[in-house]
Order: sequence, then structure tokens, then C-alpha cells
Amino acid sequence: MARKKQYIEEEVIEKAMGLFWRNGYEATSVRMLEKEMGINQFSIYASFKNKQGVFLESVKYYKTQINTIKEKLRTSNNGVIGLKQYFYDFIEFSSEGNLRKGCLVTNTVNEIKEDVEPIVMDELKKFANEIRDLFVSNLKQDDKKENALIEKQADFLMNTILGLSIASKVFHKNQLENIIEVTFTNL
Amino acid sequence: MARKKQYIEEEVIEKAMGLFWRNGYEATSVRMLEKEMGINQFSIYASFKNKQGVFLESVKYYKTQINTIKEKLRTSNNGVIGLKQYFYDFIEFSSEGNLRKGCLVTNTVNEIKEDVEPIVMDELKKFANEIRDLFVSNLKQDDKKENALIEKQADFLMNTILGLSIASKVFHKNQLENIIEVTFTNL
DNA sequence: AATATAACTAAGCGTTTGCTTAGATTTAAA
DNA sequence: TTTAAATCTAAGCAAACGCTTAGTTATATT
Repeated sequence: MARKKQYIEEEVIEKAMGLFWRNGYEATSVRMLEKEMGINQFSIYASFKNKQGVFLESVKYYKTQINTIKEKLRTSNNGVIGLKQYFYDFIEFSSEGNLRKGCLVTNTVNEIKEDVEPIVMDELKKFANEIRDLFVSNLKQDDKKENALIEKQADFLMNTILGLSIASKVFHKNQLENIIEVTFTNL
Repeated sequence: MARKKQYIEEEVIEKAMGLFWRNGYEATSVRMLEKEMGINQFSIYASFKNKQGVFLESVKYYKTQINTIKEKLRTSNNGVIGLKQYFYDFIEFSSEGNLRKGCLVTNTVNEIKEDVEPIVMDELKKFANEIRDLFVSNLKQDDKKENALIEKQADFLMNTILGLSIASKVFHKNQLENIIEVTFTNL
């Protein structure tokens, strides 16, 4: 009864995500998305409503991508060792060859204004809290640690991840490793 | 022989800096600068050449503002205590009442692309290196520490500062304090 | 084969961007 | 008091922005 879509939504979102990740949210125009996704603006708006819609789907896809290393952390049972491995996995995940992209979520939190893009910001905060919860439950593997300390250390680790997301753009790889090493002497 | 300027350049740059700090570089339009600085676009371009010129002057002004706490760190001679104080001064400096602005320099490093704005990026990297040098010479007050360790710890502290710049926008004040406390537990 | 409907192309909408220009106004030296 | 140069106001430029729409093409059902 009607024509078929000539693209697969997940495929074009994967490309869109890459563009947002490399360029940032505002700096990525709908014309650029058109080229990268390989479909017309009409199709973009028909499938994803607007630019924000494309971005929200991109973040969803990003989550499935990072889920591999998240799951690795969740199922680790060697305490802080597994946590440290997550940080190494993260700097690997945030770079693509020589291109340092940071973390899509952190980049965007730092770019957008909450009052301008409340829906996007909400989505990003949810993601950040999931990571923090993972840190907390990992730290609890050490049952000598008091809850108050665990909360502090979780904040500390979140800050390290936030920092690494920027640092990965301007520092050398060995400096990133230094950061992780010193971070874990404090735990 | 000619008309006098009806504004003081340093005064209008102070206002421009505030706007860039609150809004980011790209999101601050020349029309917004016009209103905030209280002068016409013609005057902006006559005095500072272009938008980038206004920003570079704003960064210069920012440096003079943050110099107070930098100087406090430089002249401190109580080792890591003075360093820790710098971090507390920094989170104070990066907020204006309830408005969390982060660090103008870090915000911009995270926003702009090096190949699009190489001149701006260069200026920001210079600033970051000045801070790192300060950290190094402070850490050297402890002459038991080896140079290799000092370099590692300097990278670590830079990462904490970068993190705090983002964290200050989304975390509560007591969490920022947690971060600083854990950061300094092993230095 | 005819029909209804979704997906396509491509042009264009109004707005905002950084920046410029034409023309009036102020000022200090000649 | 005339003159020349710098500074002002305000209008406007081309380009890019997010998004829409008119018209064509493809496809499953009748």
C-alpha cells in the first residue's frame, strides 16, 4: 500500500552518533547530518521529528555501545581492580585511532544549557547516575568500607571520569595512564 | 583632531567575559555582546577586530581575575596544604551565587575544535600549562618526592581541576568538597 | 491494472549568524 | 572658525541555521 523506507534507522543513527560525538551537538548542522546519514532532510524529520530527536536516538545508541564495558564492570568481582580496568577501557572507548573524542555524554553536558535543552539534559543525567551507581556497588564489594566513604569515593571517581573526558582531548596517552594510576592509589 | 571613545575597553571586556563565561563561546552572539557591553557592533569591531578578538581579550581579563588565587598558591610554602586550598578557592571562583559557571578556559577547551579555532586553542593551552607548572613547583616543596612521581601527580591534579570544572555545574557543593578531600588523601 | 498511501527529491521558508557600510556627530588641531 | 579624522547610529549584506512543503516515485492491497 505504500513505499518502503530505503534506509535502516539504526544504521543512519549510528552515523549520526559518530558525527555528534566528533563535532558536538550545536556544531552539527542538519545539512551535515544529511550527508553523513546519507538521507534527505525530509527523511530525517519524518523518522526522528527534529534535530533533538536524532540526538536523543544517538545517545540511546551510544549507551548500547558503551554497555560492553559497563557490563564488564558490573560482572567483575575483584573489587577495585575491575574498577580500574573500567577506566582503562573508557579511555580506549573514547578514542578512535588518533582522534580523541571524549565521552559523548560528558561533552554534551558541558556544552548545552539546562534551561535551553531540559529534555536532553535529563537524559544525560540519567546516564551519569547509572555509572555512579555502578561505582557504588563495586566499591561495596569491600565490606570494610563505610557507606559515607563509599559515597565520597564515588563522587571522586565520577570527577575523574569527567576529567578524563576532557583530558583525553588534550593530554597524551601516557598522561591519561598516569591519571588513572594516581587515582587508584587514593582508594 | 578626532572624537573620543565613549567607553573604556577594559570595562566592556569585563562584561563580555561574563557573558562568554555564562554562555560559552559559540552560543554568545555579537548581538548579545552588543547589549551586554553597551556599545554598537561597529565599536566592537573597531576596538577588537572580530568576535574572536573580543574573546581573546576576555581570556586575558579572566587571567587577571584568577591571578589572585594563583598568586596565593605560588607564594604558599606549606606544601600540599596550599595546593588543597587552591582547589577550594577554585570552586569558589567558578561559581557566582547559585550560578555554576565552571572555568572559562576549560569550558572553551571542551567546546571548540582545534582545527577551527587554532589561535584560541593555543591561548587556552598556554594558560593550562601555567597552572600545571604551578602544581609542579608546589609539589617540589616536598624534596623527598622523585620527579617522575611529581609529573604523574601533576597530571592527576590537572585532571581533577578539569573534572571539577564540569562537576561544578551538575554536582552539589558538598560533593565537590568530597572530591577535593579524596583527591588529597594520598598526596 | 487501478488506487491509496508512505517515502522520496529539491526548492524554499523565516530567522539568526558574523560582519560591513553609508551617513551623521563629536572633537582637537590649524 | 574652518577642517580633518575618529566614533557614533542604524541599516543591510551574504551565508547558514532548523524546519517545511509542493510535487514525484514506489509499493502493497483491491
